[in-house]
Amino acid sequence: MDTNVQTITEQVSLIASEQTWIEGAAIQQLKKTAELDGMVRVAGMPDLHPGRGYPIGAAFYTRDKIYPALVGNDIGCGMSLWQSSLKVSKINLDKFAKKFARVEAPLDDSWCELVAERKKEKNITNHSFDLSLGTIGGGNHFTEFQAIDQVYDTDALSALGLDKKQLQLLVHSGSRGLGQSILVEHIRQFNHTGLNAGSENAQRYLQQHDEAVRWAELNREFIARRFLEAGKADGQMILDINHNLVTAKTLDNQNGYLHRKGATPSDAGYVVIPGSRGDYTYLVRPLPSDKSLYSLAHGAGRKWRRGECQGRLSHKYKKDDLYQTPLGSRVICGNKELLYDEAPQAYKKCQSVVSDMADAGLVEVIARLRPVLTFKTHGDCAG
DNA sequence: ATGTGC
Repeated sequence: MDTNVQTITEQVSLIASEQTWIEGAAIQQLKKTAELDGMVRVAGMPDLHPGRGYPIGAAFYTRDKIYPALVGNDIGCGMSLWQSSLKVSKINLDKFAKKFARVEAPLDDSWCELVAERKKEKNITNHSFDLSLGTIGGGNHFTEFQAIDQVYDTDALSALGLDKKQLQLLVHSGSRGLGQSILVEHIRQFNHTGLNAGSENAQRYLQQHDEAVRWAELNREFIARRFLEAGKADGQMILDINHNLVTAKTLDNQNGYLHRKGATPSDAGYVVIPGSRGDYTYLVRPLPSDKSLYSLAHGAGRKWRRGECQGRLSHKYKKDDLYQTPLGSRVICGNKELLYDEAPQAYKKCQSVVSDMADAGLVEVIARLRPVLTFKTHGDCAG
């Protein structure tokens, strides 16, 4: 018996302990998705929650079919961890928080040369969404400064070049309007029907998809660079991992396609599993395994649906109560909806999600990071 | 999720 690997049906498995709460609707979506033509196996992660038709926090393995709708609109969305040159001990939160007034506008002319150079290096030929490059976007996207709070594997931390004294920067964003435009065009032409692998249409989608993945990577890079510049710091990228994408993958000596929707690859080196803005982020070493379709949770996972959070929180918490967290961190969020929808209370405890995976033999925890400053948006009251 | 809907 595999610990924390639940068998829902012959095709569908769920990585979670019996104690981990997962919404029934998400399990139903998982089972429904397993019925798609060409679907071989489906694996839910411990952060599984309902999405629009398809669940979030899951990996889907197909043979002969590609489903753009399973990847969704935010193609290439992921997490990027940078180490800044700033010392945690030197940070004055009041002063520091004021430095990020101009990080939401399109990148100004001073970035023009570097943008052109990096786009060329990453073979990005699409220019329609240049104004969004270097911007976080909405929803659950964020930029967060963090401090390494606990170290469980000193050697691994050093091997990654991480120094406990330095302030870290975590960026969660994706391909913005570019990924959206690719999905919208696909749905217009084919609705939710899968594409035949190897067909001209599939090849065209994959080509657009791959460019959106590279665009999303570059977006996170420029978000990190502009936040570092605003904070008067340097920095270097430690890791970058995509959790919304489809890739070719050989399983059981057969070729197929692994779709990940809010599922972090476990076959691409070290990754971070971020908690909500009031919770810890975990740096882990994935142990690649077929039982989770080479995937992991991409975060703590929603407990409450978007839109229902304000109603559940507003009687108990005033807006001002949500600008700081029990871990001592600050939140910059000028948008009322996002303030409530992304509140820590709306998410599960990240520790439980990570221990579900650790007990399943899918990860080893390297370090724990605590939030220092979470940036969402200045919203209407910018400045 | 969305150079975001009425």
